Amino acid sequence: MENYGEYFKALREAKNMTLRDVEKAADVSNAYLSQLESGKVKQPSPLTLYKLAEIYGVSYELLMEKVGYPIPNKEKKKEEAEKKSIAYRVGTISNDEELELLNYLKFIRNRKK
Amino acid sequence: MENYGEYFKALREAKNMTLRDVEKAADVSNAYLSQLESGKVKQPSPLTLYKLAEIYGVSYELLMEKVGYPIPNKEKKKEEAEKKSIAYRVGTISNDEELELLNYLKFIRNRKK
DNA sequence: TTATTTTGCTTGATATTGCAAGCAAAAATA
DNA sequence: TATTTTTGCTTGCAATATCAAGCAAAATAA
Repeated sequence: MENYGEYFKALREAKNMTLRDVEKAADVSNAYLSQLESGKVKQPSPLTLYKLAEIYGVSYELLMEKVGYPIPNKEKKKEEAEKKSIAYRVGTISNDEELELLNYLKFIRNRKK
Repeated sequence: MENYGEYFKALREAKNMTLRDVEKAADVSNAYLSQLESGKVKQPSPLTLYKLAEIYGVSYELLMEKVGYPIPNKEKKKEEAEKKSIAYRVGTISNDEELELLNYLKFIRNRKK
């Protein structure tokens, strides 16, 4: 995102907080927050983003993405999503159910020969 | 991790790469890499960590953790790991197998009543 | 062995993070 | 209305990230 300063400002105003409110909550100076919101900051540290994410109720990863940091597993997330798809479609599975499924899978895998 | 410099050095040596090899591959100066490995760097940028992770074949998140950055979803990751556990234990599943498993699950879930 | 290249490292230099202190306009209080 | 407080902002300042240039030891080639 090019001008993410406005975005941070919007987040803060959505929470009806002043720069000094956030300063206290996040332990980040109002001076720096002001600079951040007016686009004078390039790459705020992950820790700063983490604290702001908590306060503003958005995900840490989202803020990482906004400021242009690489975010973990952007690729792998999809592979994992595929692998997980069975589990997700199936919902929560009890231990007993899992055991039966594994046995059944073994069965169908041996069935052919 | 306190002294993660040695860790980066070990990663590089494990790949039998010189500082200048990594410099070329990651587009990070050998000067900086040397400082990183001798503990003179506190918080290398996420982008730098990302590039090194790729080259050294470790996860971006691991390196983030090593240098002390907060890492995303430290909680959720475990829930996900649990949900994924079935899929992982089962290995890759073909579409046919999945269909059969889902049907079988429906069967065992209706069996009781 | 001598010359060349490679390698790790140090040393300024520049850019950026994040802060403390302070300032002026706006808001709240007296 | 006059005074106090709040709020957003600017401005140095110290610390850090990162680099280009260069240097000396080690490795390689001649």
